[in-house]
Amino acid sequence: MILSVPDILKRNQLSVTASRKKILELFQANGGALEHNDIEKRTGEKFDRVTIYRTLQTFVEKGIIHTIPTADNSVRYALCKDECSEGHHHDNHVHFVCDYCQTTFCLEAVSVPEIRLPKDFKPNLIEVIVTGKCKDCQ
Amino acid sequence: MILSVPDILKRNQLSVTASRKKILELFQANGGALEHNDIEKRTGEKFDRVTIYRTLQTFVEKGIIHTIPTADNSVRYALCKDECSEGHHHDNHVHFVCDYCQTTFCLEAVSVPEIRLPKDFKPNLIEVIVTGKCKDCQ
DNA sequence: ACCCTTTTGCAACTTTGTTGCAAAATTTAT
DNA sequence: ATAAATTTTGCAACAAAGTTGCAAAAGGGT
Repeated sequence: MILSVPDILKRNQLSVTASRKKILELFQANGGALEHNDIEKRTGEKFDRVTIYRTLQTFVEKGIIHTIPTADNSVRYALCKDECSEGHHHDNHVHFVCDYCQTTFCLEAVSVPEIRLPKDFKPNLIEVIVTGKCKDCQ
Repeated sequence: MILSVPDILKRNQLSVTASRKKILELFQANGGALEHNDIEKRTGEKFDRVTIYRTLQTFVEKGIIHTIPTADNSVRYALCKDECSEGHHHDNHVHFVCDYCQTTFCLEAVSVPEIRLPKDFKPNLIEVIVTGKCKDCQ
């Protein structure tokens, strides 16, 4: 079952506004990960920088998107799967960042392996980031 | 065989200066990861911000330290093991970030598992970041 | 249509990171 | 040990990224 953009917003008790619709559509259309700057450009600078920051924050809090760790200092976001809910993210797939085109892919098909930690470290979330050459840059 | 701080610098064709010595000693004393801000504070604001940025860059280029990916936007650095050399990092251990005290640990004993990617993705570097509760925050 | 609540945009500010250049420190050669 | 050559530092100025308070505008419920 696929939800429309306004439905996703309503389901999360968020008012349906032009900026939220547009940003959410961007994520759906893109598939991969986006950073603040991408969003600013792809919305045609129609929305204030601050609005975009606040929208992204809100989406993260509601479990609609999640941040992706990167080796450079950029902050990337991607859509969560349905299991994510307010205050709780469960994205146990691998992220791939292309060294050539910088695109970030959420490899949903590749799941994060078991990691055996020293016994006094209690894991909460495990993130795997693979960098290399993506399918489009061969 | 353990090298002294000046020896590490000389071995990498770097002049031995007060800031480089101090920053390298900080990493050795700390064991874990540090961010720019930590270093600025722990050196007693004795060195210019710019000098610290440039020193960190230089150390990364020389393979003395490496950056650690994080989900928030912070940039963390940690000492490389001996195998790292100029322009080439080989840190295939797992990084652990404590949700409570924010400390980053390089878990040298835990190595990064094999990851099977879709066949049109060619991996270069694999990073694993585990967040949770560390040994000191039980 | 109205009222109440939420969201937006602006302005101002903080933090983080970068660049050019002259002064100071380090290294090399004498 | 000293002087010349090279590297590194600190300053100033700037650029980019992110935050906060507040009034105006838009959204939701009646």
